[in-house]
Amino acid sequence: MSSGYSNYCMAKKAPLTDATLELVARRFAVLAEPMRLRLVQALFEGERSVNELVAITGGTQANISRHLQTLAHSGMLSRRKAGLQVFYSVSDPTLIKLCELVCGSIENHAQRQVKAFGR
Amino acid sequence: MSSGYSNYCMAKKAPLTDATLELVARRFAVLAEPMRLRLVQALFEGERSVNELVAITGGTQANISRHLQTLAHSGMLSRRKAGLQVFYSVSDPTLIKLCELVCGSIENHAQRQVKAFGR
DNA sequence: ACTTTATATGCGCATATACTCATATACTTG
DNA sequence: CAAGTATATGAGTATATGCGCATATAAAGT
Repeated sequence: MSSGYSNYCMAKKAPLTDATLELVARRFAVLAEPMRLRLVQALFEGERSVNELVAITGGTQANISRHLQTLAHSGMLSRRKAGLQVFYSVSDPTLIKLCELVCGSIENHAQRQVKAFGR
Repeated sequence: MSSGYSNYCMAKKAPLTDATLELVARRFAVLAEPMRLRLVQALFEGERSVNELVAITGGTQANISRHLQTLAHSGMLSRRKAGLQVFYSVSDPTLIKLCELVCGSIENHAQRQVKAFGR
């Protein structure tokens, strides 16, 4: 039981180097902001321009632009310039699964809390 | 093409509420620290006491204890007290998949950068 | 009861980063 | 070239948080 899990990268024999852990942490940090999640959520429906995203999210233009930079820089979004406008779209296919997993995990945690409360 | 993805929770018709986005963000934030990832990685091999984790990670006792609190509070780890010692173990089965996904995503991103550099 | 051992926590500091405001840059049109 | 529009960015501020130090709490042994 204590021999643990079989796994591709995190639980392999060789532990991840400091630099790799830093990269993984940074990637998680990108998704650790509600506004960026809101943007990602909006972009799951398809490509959007910055102004559209400003309208959808209700954020300021400067702030949205910065968040989009962060997301694009991390490789999660791709950028397409067309005239005056810049269109962003989801480029990382794992993004959805990631969000699904976390959502499910949260539900699970919440339900366990409810159960623990009930008895 | 722009009709987008089919999905359980993030890309559903109804957008997530602010409170839910906050929860998801917080969950990602828990994994956004290298030291916490190191702890999780160590715990993938099985249950460990705080002192063992201090030895494995090379961190200070106070710092490790705090990080373990954070991880346990979020529901990712579970806590078992036995005499003087406290044993932590991974309680969230999605943790590994989450880390796998991100690792794969990073590799992918890195490879794309290499390719873009090559031409 | 006192000491030792294992873990948790209050406090202060340093740093990171999200946000706003103003302005710069890039592109289009008259 | 001037004006207008869409996006990006520099500066300043406020908040959050990771870390170290010291200490508190809890459990076990003498």
